Amino acid sequence: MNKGKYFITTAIAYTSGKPHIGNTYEIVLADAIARFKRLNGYDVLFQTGTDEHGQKIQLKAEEKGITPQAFVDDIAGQVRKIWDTMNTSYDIFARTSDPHHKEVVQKIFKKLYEKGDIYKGKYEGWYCTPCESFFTDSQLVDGKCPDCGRPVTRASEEAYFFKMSKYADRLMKHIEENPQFIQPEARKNEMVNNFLKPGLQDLCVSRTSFTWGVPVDFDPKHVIYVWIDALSNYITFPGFDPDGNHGELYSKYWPANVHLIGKDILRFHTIYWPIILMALDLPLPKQVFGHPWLLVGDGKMSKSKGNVLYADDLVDLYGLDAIRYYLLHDIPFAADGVMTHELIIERTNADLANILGNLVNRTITMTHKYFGGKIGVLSEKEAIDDELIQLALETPKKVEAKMDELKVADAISEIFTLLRRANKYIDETTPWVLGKDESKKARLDTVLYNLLETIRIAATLLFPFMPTTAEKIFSQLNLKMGEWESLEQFGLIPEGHEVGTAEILFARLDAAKKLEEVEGFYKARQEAEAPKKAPMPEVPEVPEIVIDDFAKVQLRVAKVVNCENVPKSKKLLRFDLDLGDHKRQVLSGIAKYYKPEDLIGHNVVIVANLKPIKMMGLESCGMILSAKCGEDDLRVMFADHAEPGAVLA
RNA sequence: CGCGGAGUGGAGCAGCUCGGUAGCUCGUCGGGCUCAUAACCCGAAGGUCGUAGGUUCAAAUCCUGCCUCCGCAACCA
Repeated sequence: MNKGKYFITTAIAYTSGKPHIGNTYEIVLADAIARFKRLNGYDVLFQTGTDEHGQKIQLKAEEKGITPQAFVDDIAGQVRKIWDTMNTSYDIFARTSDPHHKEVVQKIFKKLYEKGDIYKGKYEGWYCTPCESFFTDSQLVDGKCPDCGRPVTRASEEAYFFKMSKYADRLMKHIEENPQFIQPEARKNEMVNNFLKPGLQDLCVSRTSFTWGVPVDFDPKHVIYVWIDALSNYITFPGFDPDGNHGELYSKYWPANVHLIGKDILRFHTIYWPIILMALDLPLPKQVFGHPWLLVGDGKMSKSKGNVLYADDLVDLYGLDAIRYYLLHDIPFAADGVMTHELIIERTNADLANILGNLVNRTITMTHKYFGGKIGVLSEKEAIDDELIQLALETPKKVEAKMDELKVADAISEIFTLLRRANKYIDETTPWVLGKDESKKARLDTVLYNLLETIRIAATLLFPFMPTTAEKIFSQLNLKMGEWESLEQFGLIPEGHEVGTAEILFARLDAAKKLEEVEGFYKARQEAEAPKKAPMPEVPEVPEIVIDDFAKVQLRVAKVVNCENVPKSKKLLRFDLDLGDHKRQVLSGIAKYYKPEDLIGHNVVIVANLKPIKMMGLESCGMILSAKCGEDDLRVMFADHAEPGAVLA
């Protein structure tokens, strides 16, 4: 059965580093939806990829001393590897550094320019010459450069702008007439009230401050900024062509049914992107779904040092489908979810081992025990069977309804409700009692048959969420998984069918032991990485100086009279220092390495004649010297044997 | 007042849009059963729904103030 086409995309991952579990959540969510739609009879196109341009990447590549392309090749490879580890079934992996993508983006840009929707203008702001950076009023610190503290000048720079306001009314109308366009609903008002109603400003769509991007072909000094470059991936990769010679996939699948994105980039997908599409005279995506975030590590759980959770590590620790299950089932529809090792263990045990695994195991085992593995047919039906059969037949519809709303967690819950019902059915029918009575054989046969059929239906429904597990169950049933239609019938297993061998699907975890293992895992990880970091970070060569240069820096000893954390800051400590002849306040970003009480009473060395600067609203007059002893190791230079106020020379 | 989210039995959540017996999973306790991965099934205890007010016949649900926690941003001299 073909219900038509279904095009789903994820946001493309920014290639500035290895994606953590939060980034990975999105692709798994999209995969579950894509797989479900395929099962449900749709012709699915599933696209994901990486956003590879920008200043940040250019800088990171420079730091590593490699080309930006080499840098993004590496990260994109890592992203793809994790997507594959998670067993995600994407059809297109879109990389924005792809030459064809760039070419089309250039064409799009040019087309919009020729149409007059993009115009060349001036970007005005405060410019700091040494830093070569523009700042807005709000970014300035005391009217000075937030980076170096030097005065800034009013300056302007050429840039291209997109006339957003031209399409604002049309977009507003579209949003109002299509309530499903922005999901979940609560986000819609956020967008309308915060951005559309106050009036859209023209969007700056080019940059001249970096070069790693798609150049404007008719004005190569400019690079096309992320909006048009990255967002366009949704159409360039399927084969959109501004000249009208669209590729087959584009013609068939656009507009997308769903853009699945993090709620943080909703604005770009519900305002900028639709407007770009309007300017191109293209149909808009049917829905933009801003999923919640996955929060990791409230101190409780990741006391095991490693705060950042990576999907591949978690898969190593718990197995692929346990992690997929957790991500898909335990993250609420509209609110942010939490992931902890304790919770993963709990879910794995309670749902996967107990409810699902044990049901399959006991059913298959009984089939072997009582019938040598060969099952008959429904020969002796009883009223009690109906409830189970009815639920088994209703569940696919319930799952489908939930999935249509993208309520993946609820869809999974429906399947587990069926599995629970099956466990209860075993208790109600007591097969082990029937097994003792030769005259009850036919009834026992029916009971087991009903169970196997229920498992068949449940396993088919589980496939989109836990593909590997579903396959394992089918292998134990010794059946081939059917299509959606196979869920509409109860009684498909043929008479005399022989089931496969029972195997444990999910072993029960001993929570205490597992947590110990987890801790060990991260410890080993740390130790393995330690030697790599052991050699000090390379010391950059600096030009020789004369003593007069050194004399410009006044170093003095200061006593820490008081020290406290700066509220709301993770890194800053605030110091009251006594220099003998006066007192002063200094801020230092060493909260990660020292607690205030470790420092109070000690003498430290400071750069005394450093120009004061404000941080977090507090003034800092000077800089405390410390030695960087490695990536994550920093030690303050104590001078406890010297007098406060003494000058170093 | 930088932006945003959340406070519901021991834990994790649902319910709040459209006010009217507070629901689910886990855990705990008691019972049942033994096919199965100490699993499965039944039952029970446990909640002034953060707090102070307001609207109302009636508020977890609407309004206002406050408190607490969290994410983003910023900060790293």
